[in-house]
Amino acid sequence: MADPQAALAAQVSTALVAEFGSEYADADPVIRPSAFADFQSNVALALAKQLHLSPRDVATRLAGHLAGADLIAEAEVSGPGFINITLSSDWIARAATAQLADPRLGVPLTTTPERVVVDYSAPNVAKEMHVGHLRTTVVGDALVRVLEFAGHDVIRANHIGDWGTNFGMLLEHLIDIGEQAAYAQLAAGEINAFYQAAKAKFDADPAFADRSRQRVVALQAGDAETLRLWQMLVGDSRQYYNAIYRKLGVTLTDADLAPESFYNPMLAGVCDDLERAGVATISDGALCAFPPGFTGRDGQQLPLILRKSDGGYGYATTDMAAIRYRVFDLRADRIAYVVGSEQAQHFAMVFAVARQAGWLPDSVRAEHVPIGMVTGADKKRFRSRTGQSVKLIDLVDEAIARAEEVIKDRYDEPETRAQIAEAVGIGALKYADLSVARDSSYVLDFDRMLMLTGNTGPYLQYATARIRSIFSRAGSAPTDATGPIGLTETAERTLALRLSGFDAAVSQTAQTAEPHKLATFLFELASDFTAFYEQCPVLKATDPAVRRSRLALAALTLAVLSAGLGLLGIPVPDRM
RNA sequence: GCCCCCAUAGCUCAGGGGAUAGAGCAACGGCCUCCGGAGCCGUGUGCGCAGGUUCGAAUCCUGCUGGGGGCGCCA
Repeated sequence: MADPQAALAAQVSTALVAEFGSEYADADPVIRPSAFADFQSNVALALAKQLHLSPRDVATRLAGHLAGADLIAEAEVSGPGFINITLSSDWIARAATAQLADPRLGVPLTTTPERVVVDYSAPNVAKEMHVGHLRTTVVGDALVRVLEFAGHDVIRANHIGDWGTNFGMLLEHLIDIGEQAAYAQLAAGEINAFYQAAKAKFDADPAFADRSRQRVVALQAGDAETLRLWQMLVGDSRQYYNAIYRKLGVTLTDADLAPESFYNPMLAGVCDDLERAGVATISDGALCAFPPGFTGRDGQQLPLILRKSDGGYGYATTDMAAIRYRVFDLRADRIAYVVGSEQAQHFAMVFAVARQAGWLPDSVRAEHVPIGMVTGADKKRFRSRTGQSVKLIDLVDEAIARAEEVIKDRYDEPETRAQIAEAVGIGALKYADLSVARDSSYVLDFDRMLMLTGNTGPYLQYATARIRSIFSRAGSAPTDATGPIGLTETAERTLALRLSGFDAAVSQTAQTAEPHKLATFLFELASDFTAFYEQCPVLKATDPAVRRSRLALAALTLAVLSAGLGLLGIPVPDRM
């Protein structure tokens, strides 16, 4: 077992059973990192009362069993009943050597693989991708990478907005200005202008609005010419956001599209089935479900509107269709919606109605992974100086341009410089997003995210570049370093112990859908490496065994950092 | 009016019911003829307020204050 925390938990459980009986086999051993040792177990404090013993007595009896284990050097009772545990350095060294030899770097495939649908990004056709799409895209993409690496069967679902009443006005506008002109405008990235012109006409011109509504009917009826124009609009948008995904290094492709239009044929059936099951009823002419526990203004029950009084369908219906499809057709064990936190209530209602309808069995875990807002320095929604929402592509380009500014003195060759600037800029932008808890809003600050010290993407990228530099000086490849790793200096031991936590960091991130846990681990790893690098000469070590060991530690650090950054979707340039 | 989220150091943020609440940045003071100074070491300041549960609360519960978001036919 490579993960020391899990190994310790097993040891303490064994001790509990040996000392107090098999009924304690499933008790949480309460292993925590400790400021006083490598780890501590607080289990004695938790169980003392039910054992009718003092916490210190419980701790002392457990410590007696722990002392013999090969991974434990010392188990000491301290304070009111903490068991402070120091691991055997030999054990850590062996674990590190094995981790380096393991292609999976000590992260075993999960023993309980699940089919996980991750719903993220979700841009709208013929609408600009803006700052608001950044976090769902970046967080969702990190999650799918982590879940796949952990051994789950992941289905990416990009729930793009390609259907609905808006398309009436968009298509009419497209016809008005002509296909060529529309195509040229959209290809030039002037999507906002196109959308706003359509909206302006819709609001100002009743005849246009009328034609738009008829166009919606024609679209839903499958009119061939209308569909052809609609497909052109959709195709243009796909190209547009695929280009952004490529630039950002996001893994979404056309194969992952799960557009609203896909669910359209299911919507009538969804409504019928929910009505027949008694989950939905007609209210004010609309078909609504009223899940218990949701009230709005006037204390009235909040409706989930499934079919509008005009017969049309809204996004709630699509979400109901999607959940049923994902549970019964895709056979999902877990569905994660990486969507803005402002939709928390909507998803709570969708899940509640799905449960009422029997579409969401207890065996399936549906979760809203809430994404907080990106704000400016004023803590308000991030906007341009003119108050417009900022185009995502502009944000990406600015990050790259600023990164180039930061690194420009280091590279003369323009192409190399541009490549590194792109990796650094995008890495900085994505890492800034991934390193804070995803449900809290955060302040987007280019200067801060591009700093080369501190908890930033560039700092982590730099750490990998510096390790590579050691090997290029040594004239060997990191993959040639095999150890064995031996630990004598404190900094070596600290680094190796940190490295052994990679497994736990990955599995926690997969479990909680919180990429910042992995980001925090990588930052701490890079910091530990820096301390090691400072205190323990690698190439200048006189003892060949020490040099081999330190090279192996450096190689393992490089491998874990690169893999970890890769799981977050952060590019890792060879040089910086 | 009802519901949800948030409030931790000057700033940006971590913190799995456990001991003296951490990190980065900024500030100040030191170190290093050293594998990449994009460095290392040190110093100071803090859990919005009031109760409660618990052996033990930043963490769980209640109330209050302040901020953000949501609340019938947009998504």
